[in-house]
Amino acid sequence: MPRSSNTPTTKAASVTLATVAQRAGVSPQTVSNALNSPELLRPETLDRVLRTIDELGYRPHRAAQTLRTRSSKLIGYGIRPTAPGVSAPVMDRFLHALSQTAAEAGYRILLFATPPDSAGLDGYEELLDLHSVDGFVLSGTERGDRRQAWLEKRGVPFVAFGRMWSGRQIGDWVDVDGASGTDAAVEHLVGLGHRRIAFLGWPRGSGAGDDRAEGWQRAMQRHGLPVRGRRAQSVDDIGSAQAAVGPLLDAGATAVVAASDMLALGCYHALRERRLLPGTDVAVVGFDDNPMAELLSPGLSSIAQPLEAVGRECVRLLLARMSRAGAPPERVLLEPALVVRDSTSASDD
Amino acid sequence: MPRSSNTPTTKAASVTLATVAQRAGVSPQTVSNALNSPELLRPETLDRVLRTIDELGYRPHRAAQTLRTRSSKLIGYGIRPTAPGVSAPVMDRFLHALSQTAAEAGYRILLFATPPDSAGLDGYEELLDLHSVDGFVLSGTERGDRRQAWLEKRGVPFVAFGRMWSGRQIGDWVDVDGASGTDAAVEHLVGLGHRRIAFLGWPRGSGAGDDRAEGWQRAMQRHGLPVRGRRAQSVDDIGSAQAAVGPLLDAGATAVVAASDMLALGCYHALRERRLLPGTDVAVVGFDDNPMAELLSPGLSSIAQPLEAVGRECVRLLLARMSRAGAPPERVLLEPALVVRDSTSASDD
DNA sequence: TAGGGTTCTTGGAACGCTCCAATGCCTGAG
DNA sequence: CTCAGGCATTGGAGCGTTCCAAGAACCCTA
Repeated sequence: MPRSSNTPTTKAASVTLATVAQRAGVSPQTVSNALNSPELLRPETLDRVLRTIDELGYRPHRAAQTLRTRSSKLIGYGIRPTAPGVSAPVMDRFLHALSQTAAEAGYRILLFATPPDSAGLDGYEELLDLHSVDGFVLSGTERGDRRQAWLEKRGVPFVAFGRMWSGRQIGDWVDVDGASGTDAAVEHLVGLGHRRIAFLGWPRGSGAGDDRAEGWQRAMQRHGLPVRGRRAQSVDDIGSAQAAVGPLLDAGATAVVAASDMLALGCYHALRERRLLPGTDVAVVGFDDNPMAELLSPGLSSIAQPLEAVGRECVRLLLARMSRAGAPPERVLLEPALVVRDSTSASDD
Repeated sequence: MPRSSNTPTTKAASVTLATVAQRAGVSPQTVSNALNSPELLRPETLDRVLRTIDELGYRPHRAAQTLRTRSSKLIGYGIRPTAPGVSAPVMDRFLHALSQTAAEAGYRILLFATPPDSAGLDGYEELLDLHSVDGFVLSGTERGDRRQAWLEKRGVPFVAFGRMWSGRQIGDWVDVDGASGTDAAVEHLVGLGHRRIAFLGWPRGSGAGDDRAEGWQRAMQRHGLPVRGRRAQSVDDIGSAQAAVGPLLDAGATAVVAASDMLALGCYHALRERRLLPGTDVAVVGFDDNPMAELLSPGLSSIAQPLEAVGRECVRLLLARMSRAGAPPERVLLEPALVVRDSTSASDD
């Protein structure tokens, strides 16, 4: 008994191309064409086939398509074990944007966990020839990261979230302009009347960290402000940060730009230790706009990364790369945005 | 020219079952058996085949397997748009555990974004017959969630992170015993000498919230402590929490158990407003152990959910469900752990 | 040595789709 | 009226795997 039409119901057992073809009175190939190359069909036929597809609730079987076309419409994304303290919420927003944008283009994100101890490339290889993923999105790129070279050698499309900080530039990437963020922070502080603006960064050698330091430095120099003696460094840990920022405060800094919210929080603690109030006595700016930033008191001004945009751009570049393989690499640098809160109120410098 | 053996090199173009079979001098079917039903082969043959597989670096093609077996070894996981402020880091740790455990069993996680506005079921349906996912992991379950019933009706294996708070219990789930957590918090506070212990919860009606309230209440009653006038409620927002907890503090509470870290933070603010110190003057306990908890000063005692364990259990239950379809549902309730920090130091009640 | 039961191995088909080449149909020119 | 030529559609094969049933080799017993 034919199912009642016009209801794109759940398919009973399995509606295949052949089912549709039979019902529409055409050959299976024609149904395939209706979906993949509609311009080949006479409008009349096309319409009839599409209507039948709709009636039967037909959906092409991805595994069969993959087997035939050698393309899975899957994008691999390796999640690394969360380094505690590092921006976990970051990944969440990013992943969502990634997944959503990919879905709009008919792609899905296939997750794979990089075991904590592995060199990391096995996982990629496995995903590649097991699941025939069409490409990868990399994140958490580091200095001396071997993944880009490895993927390029194999001719696998990929996009990295995070530029390459050393060596030859390989492949497409999307990144956030950290220097521009800290530059804007200095600009903001100068506008509030600050002149003795310190920078609390990570130890030199981390790409992102040096980038953020550079933005502070150039903005300072642009305003003719001295940078000597106004800079300290600490690992991304609250205790160390608290200790490291001390000398800067004691040397009379009225504002601190930090390379991360964690470091900024170290400043808060160092200030409390000295019976000073963040925002009132000394301005503080963080980086990453961790959700906690707005919960602190006073709320921490911070530089927010446009994670949704990064996710979208990653997918866009990846799709572009997949469609025209040999094209010159494309690189996108996105602007972060300074979110002003109470930790940078008017200066009483 | 035969490739140099004993090096599980990357496969040249595509090594298939047939390649291996020819090289090992057996039929394709025998190679398949070597992998799927090794007990059928004579040890000698098995060994030879396996060695050949190794030499050639052969990997079965998942799409072909999926097409034939109708099982993709894929587990679907729908990520919802992150409600800001809500436990984003939660998802990160959970996802990682999920992905890792699944990988160990030869499964992978296929992400799909639930568009913010959708009813939510289309995505599941699509994943189901497009990618032939073998099952789903649900999270962010809500009162009146229709997903469980929908999936069960279709006979699709699934596991939910979060029990069903209303209606008929459907399917397997893994959840964290919130009541046990708040109970333990009260126990801890009583041990420190507190007697006037208040509870700051969410508005009634949310399953998890009521559960957490109940743990506080039963522990109070067990110790013969009054609960009347010691309870307030607020939406999960820092300002509202601050306002809501005021009367409790003014009524002389010496400790507050909050249903979330956000609410606990509201307490911090309310205390500062009254020139009281959290931890010293009034003890505060949060829930979820958000990374920010240990960054606050004083560090916020909080109840940590065992997210890694939840992830592992979800996979375990799902695999079990897939293997023996009709079995009675299995439900796992995991114990959270109270993490003690400076916000609950010795009482000076 | 023949028979019967194991144990191991094989050939053929099928999963649902898309590629390729070839067919039928129609129109317009010779 | 016939035939070239373009367009719409079709048939057949094959992607790599596993299922099914049947075949070959083997060992033991009569």
